[in-house]
Amino acid sequence: MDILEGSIAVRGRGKNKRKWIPVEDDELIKALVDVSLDPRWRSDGSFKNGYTSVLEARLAEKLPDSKISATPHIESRLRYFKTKYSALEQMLNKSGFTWDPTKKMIQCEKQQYETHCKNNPDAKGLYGVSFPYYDELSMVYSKDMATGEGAEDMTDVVQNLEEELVRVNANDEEDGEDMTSVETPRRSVDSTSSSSKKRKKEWKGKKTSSSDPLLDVFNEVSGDLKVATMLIGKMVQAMDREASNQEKARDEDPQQKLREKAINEVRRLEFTGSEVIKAAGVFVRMPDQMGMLFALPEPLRRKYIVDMLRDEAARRERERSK
DNA sequence: TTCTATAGATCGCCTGGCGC
DNA sequence: GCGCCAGGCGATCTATAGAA
Repeated sequence: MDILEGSIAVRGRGKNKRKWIPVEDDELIKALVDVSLDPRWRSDGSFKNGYTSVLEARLAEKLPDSKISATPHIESRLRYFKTKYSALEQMLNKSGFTWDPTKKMIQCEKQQYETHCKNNPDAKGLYGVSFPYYDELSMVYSKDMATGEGAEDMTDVVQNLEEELVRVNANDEEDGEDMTSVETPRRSVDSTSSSSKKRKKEWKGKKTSSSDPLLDVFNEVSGDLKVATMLIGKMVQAMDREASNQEKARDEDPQQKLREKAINEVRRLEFTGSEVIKAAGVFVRMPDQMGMLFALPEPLRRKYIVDMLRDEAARRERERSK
């Protein structure tokens, strides 16, 4: 590489390249998740003007030597991530492709992958390579949870989770082990029910159930971090959406106000995007945690959240081992 | 050494929001 | 309604790394 990191060589197409290093990607994704959860910069599923400048400022703050600018660096990098994320999602939408949440990579037959790549060049380079930002990007770019029309409010989210679980149960029994004989219905690019089909596939073979459907939902969610991140992300998005839709009524809705306050507090304490989402999931499940958070003196709040997330992780682990 | 795939940057057009 | 601005996105170009 003859292009120094963050340095500018010569202007012109293909020139003036900079090499993104992992820590820069990490910070960019963290900032992107944060901004996507901030109703000031994102509402109704789309970003507002100037959000790339916010990302630039955030990166400048975290990595003062990087000299990454909104245009073209961040814009280009986000496009790259979005392309790869879309390609991944497209694959996961097909039968035979699954996501390994531990290795953070696609799992499928190589032959099948190569065939897919012939029609979808964007998917090249994703086989056997970990893509650590899929969870975060699914929160940011999943259209079904972002667009206004097909978007769900908090009640819908929970209700749909229950309904979806019932469908999964039924399909599990029907489908058996046959993952490739018949293609599952394709997810249309902008379908509002799209992610449910993908999740259906990922839920295969993981079922145990109790008599409480809602408890089942959260128990099952805990078994799969990717799905959990997506679904909790939906909740957070729904909360944000409600915040903007009911701006006038917000002052009269203490629960909603408390949720926003709690999430803002977690973000203020500089937790990562995925940690914020996990915390939001806990707040939805156990609203008392929010009250307790604010009851504590400020210096203790960070430790409280850390403990809360650790307990949540332990709870998930227990559920997994049941 | 040549070829090929990939990453990163740029260009140009479209669209939507916003102020006048 | 019009113009401006910024995001989205496809097309394209070039540098580079790795394979043949």
